[in-house]
Amino acid sequence: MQEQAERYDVTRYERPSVTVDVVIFTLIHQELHVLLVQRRNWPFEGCWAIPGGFVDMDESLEWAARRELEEETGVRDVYLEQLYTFGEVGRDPRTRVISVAYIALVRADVQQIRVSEESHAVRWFPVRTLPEQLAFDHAQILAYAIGRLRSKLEYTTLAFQLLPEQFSILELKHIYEQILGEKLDKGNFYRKIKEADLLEEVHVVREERKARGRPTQLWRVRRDRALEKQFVFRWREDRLERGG
Amino acid sequence: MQEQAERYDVTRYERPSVTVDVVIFTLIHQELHVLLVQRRNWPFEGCWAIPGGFVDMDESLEWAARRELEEETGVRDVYLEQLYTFGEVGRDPRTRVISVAYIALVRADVQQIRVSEESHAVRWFPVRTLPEQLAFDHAQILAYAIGRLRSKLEYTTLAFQLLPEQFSILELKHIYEQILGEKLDKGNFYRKIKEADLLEEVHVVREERKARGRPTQLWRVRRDRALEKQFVFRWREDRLERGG
DNA sequence: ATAAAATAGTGTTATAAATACACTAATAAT
DNA sequence: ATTATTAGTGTATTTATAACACTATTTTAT
Repeated sequence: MQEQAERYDVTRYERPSVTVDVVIFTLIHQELHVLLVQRRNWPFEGCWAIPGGFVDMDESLEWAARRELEEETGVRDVYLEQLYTFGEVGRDPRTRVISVAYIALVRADVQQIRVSEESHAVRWFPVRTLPEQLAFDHAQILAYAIGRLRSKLEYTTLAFQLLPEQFSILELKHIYEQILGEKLDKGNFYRKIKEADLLEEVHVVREERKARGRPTQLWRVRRDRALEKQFVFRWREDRLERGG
Repeated sequence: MQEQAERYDVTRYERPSVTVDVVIFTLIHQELHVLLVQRRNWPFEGCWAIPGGFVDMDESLEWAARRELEEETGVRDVYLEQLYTFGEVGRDPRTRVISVAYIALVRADVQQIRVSEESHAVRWFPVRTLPEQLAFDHAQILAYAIGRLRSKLEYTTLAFQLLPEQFSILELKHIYEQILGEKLDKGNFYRKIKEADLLEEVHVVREERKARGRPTQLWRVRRDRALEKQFVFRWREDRLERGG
């Protein structure tokens, strides 16, 4: 690659711009949502778009993504992974733009912290009911992000990143059922999650009480293991997308 | 992302350069090789590097990758997939360079067509015995590419892209062993591949005869199934890398 | 004709993982 | 005491993977 750098005078040639786009997911009422911003200028004025911005000369791609994320949500220290780089020629009518897309997962209990801090419109959309038209090629990016998320949920601890700091095993099971679209066996799920040994007990009981029943046992992710260890929920199913 | 484009005068700000790097794999003597080019200038003069070059304003990323590939090997119409985008600030000492890395798989029977066409040194290296020092962060890119290839091998038909048009089951098994780095059971492999039902028999016998033994049964990939159907070779193993 | 070499498989068992479902236990409100 | 609720455990069945012994076919060399 850099092989050719000597032949070019970097300042003389017109070159593509680089942006990062961050597809920010969270759970609201146990349902997967994504953050979109509404455009106020040409092109795609009024359309909803994935938040993003130009990469500065002195920041890495991931740093740029974290900066964007914090600008939009005020949230730091979240799960972030690179999704794909979109570089078709005509994707932005103004100029040649290459976008490095990232996925961010924001915890259910912190997702409401800011959102919509500046003057422009920012909203969480359920992934089931997205706006019918998105700006640029953002519908494609979003579809790709959702596919990646869905497939990775099955063989990583990604789902934990979406849950609040403290949660019960049955809540975790509920997330899996939501995303996989099928009922799971309670006993087997307990065993699976215990065997993985990724959680630690929280001894404080949840304050909001139900009418009856044994109190909910809360757990939190063990910091030392959550990211390095895999939680493979299912081997069996076909998975066509595979985070290629 | 493009949200901020209006605020910037694109010509006035210094911005990162974008290159594509193409990690080109092939099989030579049943062993996985990768194509590297030797640098003739500072920095990393004399070091081997992954071939690549700048993205032109009027070509997509994939097109740029295909162009690089053809320049280096003379080969077209090969399997190509985006690997990852590397964008750390200091990775090129000359200027800020963001590299979109691709993986290309070149069939064993066409890989020798050109290579080393221009004056500069180009060589296939076995992935087991790579140069000890590569230019830039190319060792990291290469390691990532090999990891991706290895993990995708287990749940896709990718390996078939490396084989010649016609091949025997044992040759296919050999590829799997090469890339996975372990011996596989012959009987189980036969069963697995037959069960997948992705191959069709080739009735022409291979012309070059061995000293002894039953003639090699050749197969080819069934066009109607190869890409759509998955060939899941193994479920069980831990796979840390997982394609992005 | 027979032996050796190579490919192309099949059969069988052992181990491990996933699944289904019955069952026990604890706790708090009623 | 009863009941609803969470939180598990026990166990048998099914399925997948792995290990390895075994048979069969076709060719060349002797």
